[in-house]
Amino acid sequence: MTTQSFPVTELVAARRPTRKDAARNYDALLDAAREAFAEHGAEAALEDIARRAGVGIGTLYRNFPTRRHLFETVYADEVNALCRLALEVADREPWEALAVWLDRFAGYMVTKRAVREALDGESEVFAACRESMFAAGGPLFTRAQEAGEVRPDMEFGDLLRMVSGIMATAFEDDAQRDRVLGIALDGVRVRKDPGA
Amino acid sequence: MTTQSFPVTELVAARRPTRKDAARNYDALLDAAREAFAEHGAEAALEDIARRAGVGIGTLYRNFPTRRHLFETVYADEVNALCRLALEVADREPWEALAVWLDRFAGYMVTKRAVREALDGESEVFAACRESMFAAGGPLFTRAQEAGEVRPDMEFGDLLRMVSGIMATAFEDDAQRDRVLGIALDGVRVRKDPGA
DNA sequence: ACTCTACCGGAGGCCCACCTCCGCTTCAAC
DNA sequence: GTTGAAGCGGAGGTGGGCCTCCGGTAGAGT
Repeated sequence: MTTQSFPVTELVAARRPTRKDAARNYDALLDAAREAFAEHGAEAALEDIARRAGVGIGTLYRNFPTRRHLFETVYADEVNALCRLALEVADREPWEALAVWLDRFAGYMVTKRAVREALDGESEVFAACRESMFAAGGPLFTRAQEAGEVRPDMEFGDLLRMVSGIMATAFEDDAQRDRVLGIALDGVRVRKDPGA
Repeated sequence: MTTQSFPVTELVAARRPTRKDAARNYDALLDAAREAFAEHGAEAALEDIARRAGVGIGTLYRNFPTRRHLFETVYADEVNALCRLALEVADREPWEALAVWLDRFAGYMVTKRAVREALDGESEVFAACRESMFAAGGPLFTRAQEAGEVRPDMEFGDLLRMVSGIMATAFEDDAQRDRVLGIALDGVRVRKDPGA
């Protein structure tokens, strides 16, 4: 199970160059893009990203011919990390495993909102990411549901959208964000009889 | 109470021109802007908005010197409608009144997301809108909370952000959106003892 | 009907981000 | 060390949205 692979796996890093300087630039660009997208949203200027990465604009375009390529690569990278996490938490208690995974999922969503939005729907990489996310997190959800911890009239997709919606919103502070997320998750859990 | 006024009231419509043709253009621009923002987000081209409204770009700039003016006016308009609704539902059952109001609130948020985002924080009109929203919806919330329908460890601001976050997300269909919103609101309500 | 004033429209200049292109540089294989 | 292929970078052309400005037009008061 530790060697399970997800649809995203092959799509990402496939084009990372092999020459040393080129690989370094590629990584620097990806980091700069992640940062810029988190900061300025999807309209971050590509020239600024190149500048942050300390490379010329030409190098950016060679690695990522279009803005979309950059989005997709940044996004797929994150999804990959989420998939790995899902495997790591698989042996914990049903609800706890799901909660830990969701927590990390929520964290990613904060900064990735812009990228997600820009990709929405029209990208096959995005579709693969979606698939991977379901392959990775779905089992955690199903297990929690079968253990009677999650209300039966809910689907995994519902949960992901609920969490990402809440995380995408601007809150006064992290405490409020956590509070709201917690309240919403209370709606997700099965209501145990107080007497039990 | 029916004549209660909210902070937004004076800000909006204050600059609507009096001459007949000018007023017509003003309204057409506002409608076009609402539509364009809902469709293309905050970066909708101003020239396109003018075109939709059937007026010249000069007319747009005369009425709304900056993009921000347009945002603010469109947004304040919606908030106004929400304030009016709050007064109308005030005599229903506590939870029902809140739920009806939230439902409308949610509807507005779907299309107003982009505008909200663009204004966030840095605008005094936005602050006034916020204030009005609290003045209008807050009492509904407090009443439901005092009636024991809403969990006590929650604030009105938490609820607004929760709902707007969920509504801002893209769902597969309206049914899924409603389902998720319903689940989240289940977390908001007090858990009644099953025996009661 | 007449005037005068407020308002209209869009041509055109400005600016900024996008993207291409090519002479120079660096890597790595031999 | 040599060499050629892969990679680098940024100058500059292009496109499109932003906003100003002013000659023409249409409402409102008399």
